[in-house]
Amino acid sequence: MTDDDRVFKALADPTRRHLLDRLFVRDGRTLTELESDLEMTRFGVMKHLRVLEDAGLVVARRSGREKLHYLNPVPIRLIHDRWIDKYTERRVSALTELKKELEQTG
Amino acid sequence: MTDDDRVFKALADPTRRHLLDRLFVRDGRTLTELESDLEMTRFGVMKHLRVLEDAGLVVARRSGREKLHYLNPVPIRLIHDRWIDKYTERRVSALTELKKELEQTG
DNA sequence: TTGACATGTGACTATTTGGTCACCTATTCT
DNA sequence: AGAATAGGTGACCAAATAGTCACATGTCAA
Repeated sequence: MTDDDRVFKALADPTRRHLLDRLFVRDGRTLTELESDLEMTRFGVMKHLRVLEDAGLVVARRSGREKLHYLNPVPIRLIHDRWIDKYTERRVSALTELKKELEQTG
Repeated sequence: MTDDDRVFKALADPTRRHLLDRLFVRDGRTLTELESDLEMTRFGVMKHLRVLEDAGLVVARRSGREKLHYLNPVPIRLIHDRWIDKYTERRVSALTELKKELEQTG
């Protein structure tokens, strides 16, 4: 399994994306805290976090008996750069900004 | 199945990413042209292209008996914006640029 | 040191997904 | 018209994945 394969497979699951969403709002969370939000066994959540770690999307640091999880945005940026070059970036970025504004206004 | 689910599932397969890579270099390609590169039945490729279309990552236009495929970067940018805000973008972008330079030099 | 809490592990099952088959339709060119 | 070419379809099989279980380890705090 290649590195990028791990990243994309990790992102393919909605639970894992939800975990990233929560870490995006605020990271440094523990397993138990992340679990509280989900309709799933703690072990289920652990397996998902493990996948995210293996992909490098989440980095973790132990602190005593707790394990703190942090979001790592680098692999996400690499996905972006793989299919969006600098020239199209301006155009596309403007487009998505417009989309967001319209969604807020409407 | 939600929109974003379709996008991430579509990206989860290496063959489909390879198709996007080829369309990134030059798009407007036909099914047959895209097939030539792959160790797979034409129908296998068709199924993959179908998944990419359903996800909005590829848009297609018929021209006579040919179907031309184009890369749509918008969903990719939305992935980026989901987990990278404007403030971290500068930092992360600088980091990945450095990474690429180092890989070229070394 | 003892109880409570946070995290870690191997084996099993149901479902999803990637790939192939044989066969069909539509367009082009002579 | 008719041969060649580009694309499209439903049913099937093998492999990968999400989720659960019961049980084990390490750390804190009284």
